[in-house]
Amino acid sequence: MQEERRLAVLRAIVEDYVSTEEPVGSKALVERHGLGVSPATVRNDMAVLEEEGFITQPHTSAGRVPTDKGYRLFVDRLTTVKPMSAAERRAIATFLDGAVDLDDVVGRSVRLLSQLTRQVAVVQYPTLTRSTVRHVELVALTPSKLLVVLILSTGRVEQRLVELETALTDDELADLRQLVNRAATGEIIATAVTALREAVPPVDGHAVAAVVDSLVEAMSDHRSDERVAVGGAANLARYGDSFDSAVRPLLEALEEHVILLKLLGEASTGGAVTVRIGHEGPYQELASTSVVATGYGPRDEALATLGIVGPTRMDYPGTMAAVRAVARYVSRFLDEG
Amino acid sequence: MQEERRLAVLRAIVEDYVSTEEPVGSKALVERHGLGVSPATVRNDMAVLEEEGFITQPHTSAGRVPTDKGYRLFVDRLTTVKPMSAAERRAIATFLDGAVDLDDVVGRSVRLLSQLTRQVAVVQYPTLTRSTVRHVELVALTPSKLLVVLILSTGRVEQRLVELETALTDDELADLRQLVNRAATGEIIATAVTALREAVPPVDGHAVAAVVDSLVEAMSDHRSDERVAVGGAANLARYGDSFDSAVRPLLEALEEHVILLKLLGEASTGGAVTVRIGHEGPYQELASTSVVATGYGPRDEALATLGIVGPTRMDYPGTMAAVRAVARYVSRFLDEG
DNA sequence: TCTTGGCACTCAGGACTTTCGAGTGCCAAG
DNA sequence: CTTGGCACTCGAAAGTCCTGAGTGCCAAGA
Repeated sequence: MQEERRLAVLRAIVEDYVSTEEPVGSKALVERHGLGVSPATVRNDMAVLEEEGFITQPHTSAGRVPTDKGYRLFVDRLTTVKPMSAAERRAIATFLDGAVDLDDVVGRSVRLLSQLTRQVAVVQYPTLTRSTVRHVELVALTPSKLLVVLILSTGRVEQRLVELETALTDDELADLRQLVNRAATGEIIATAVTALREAVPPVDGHAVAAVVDSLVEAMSDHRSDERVAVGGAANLARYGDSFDSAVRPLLEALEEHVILLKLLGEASTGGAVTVRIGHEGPYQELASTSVVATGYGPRDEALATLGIVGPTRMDYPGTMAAVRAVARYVSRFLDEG
Repeated sequence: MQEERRLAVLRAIVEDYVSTEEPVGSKALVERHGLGVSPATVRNDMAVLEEEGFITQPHTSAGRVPTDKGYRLFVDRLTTVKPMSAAERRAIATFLDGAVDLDDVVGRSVRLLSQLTRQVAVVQYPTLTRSTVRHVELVALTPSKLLVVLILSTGRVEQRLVELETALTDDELADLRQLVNRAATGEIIATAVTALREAVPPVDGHAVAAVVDSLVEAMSDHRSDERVAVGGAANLARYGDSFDSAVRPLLEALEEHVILLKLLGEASTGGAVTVRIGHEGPYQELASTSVVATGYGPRDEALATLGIVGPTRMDYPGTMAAVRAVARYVSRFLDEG
């Protein structure tokens, strides 16, 4: 009951902060959203939310601002992807219509996506060289240290060392080896990633999750020679404040396509739109940016990924909807071609 | 005599302002450059220079800053392109060495140029207009689906997909391939088009006609899809001040390749390095940016242009030297390839 | 005629202070 | 658990003062 309202407060804070770009206080909150309670009550809720780490205040006696953790909760539980309007769909369709070749499709997609979201859009070119997974080997160096070896059909081998929090028995190891191989062997990289993610429910801290993570990472490393298209960099001009801290590293990342691929790569699960918020990624410098991405490809095979990069303070529902919609249309387009 | 010193003063102002990024006053000027006269004398000269529109003061009682007209004079009369050092030359050579194809050459050039100048670099892909047809390849994807590949002497490749109304046998395909290549190979685009048209009488609906149509389209389309590569956008972060007024429009221009082509296009005279300063171009929004560009291509034919875009307050001699050097090396590289 | 030292004047920018008000935390009563 | 009241905090905006780099002009000197 109070719990529910507290979440409503968090949602309201996120929405307000995203639209106004200013810390939001208790009074403004009850006015702009019909919360039906007094500011004092909201303040109590805020205190709890801050205690739990979902919001923070830039300085004493200013409004509250969502933390990365707050955005995460918002994205995971407080929002459903709202469908695009019919007009928007038509716009997407006509925008992509008339594309003559693959380059053109990618080019149009990246422009479309950046215009819809008013963010920097990134579209990975569909993989043409489809190397497949030949075998995954797991070697226990010590009970809690695992060597993960990924062998690809091209003959290339990637290795990763994984530290486990809990030790694995030989039997468990064998099971895991079988599970992983069954999911990945014979698949092209992109689908292997999806299959792994699906086969292994992400349980935090569990050994299996750690292994899968390292595998996925090794796979996305392997794709480093793939190409990406970037568009909408002009939207960076809207960042306004926090220029040096946010825009500069982002501009650099945009030129380093390898980094972009990694950012997107984390998100290549099929179907759903993945969101990486702020510090959640491996790049310190991009702590104040989020990535919204999803896989795309004909017949729901995730051949490649597309998405946007923007400030953590962004309109997640709208952005996610746009990313999903574009991915769908591009996929359908590739299906027909 | 005094005229001469006045120009020396202008040169000193430009050099100081470029390096310090701050308005320069009479006292600092005589100290940093051995002008051999008193500040008062310099002030008199400055008054004249301001009268003539070469410099201006941001506000009363601050130092002077060069105007566009001042930069223009500086570039035209007060500077000679200083040669690159041997080390720099070697760096350029090794940087470009090992490029595998045209895309690679362009990609390396744009990175090289942006790193040398610490500005945003723009490299136009060699134009089709003057290039000749090296080879035409026809690949049957299905009996009625044909991939037409046009390979040009510049290394550029154009592809078109052709749907045939009537299927072709392998023999017919071989014949057609030979026919087309005999007509077009070695010819300049323009003559290749006519040769093809003559060699293949246009019979409506026939497969051969469809193939030729797509070839001709690929060849004559060149105007619309002249491509450019952009690099070093991260250098925009150094703009610091004047963010909204300068960076935003520039970011927008960088996405609009047509605009970039126009900017470069003005500069495609052979040999010399062309400089457009501030307002001199057609784009109001880019009034505080300059373009330094030159043509490049094998055997001094200007196949395309390359250059950089940066703030009017830039190191013109160094930048011009870098642009010229890169253009030379790329040209030589294309010559050998 | 050009150069130079002297001198009064200007004014942006930094340092400092004051004020204002949005917003908070806490408490006692409902 | 909610709410009104109240004292408190502190960043941002506005105001004030001051400094010093830099100027323009003038009269004397070369």
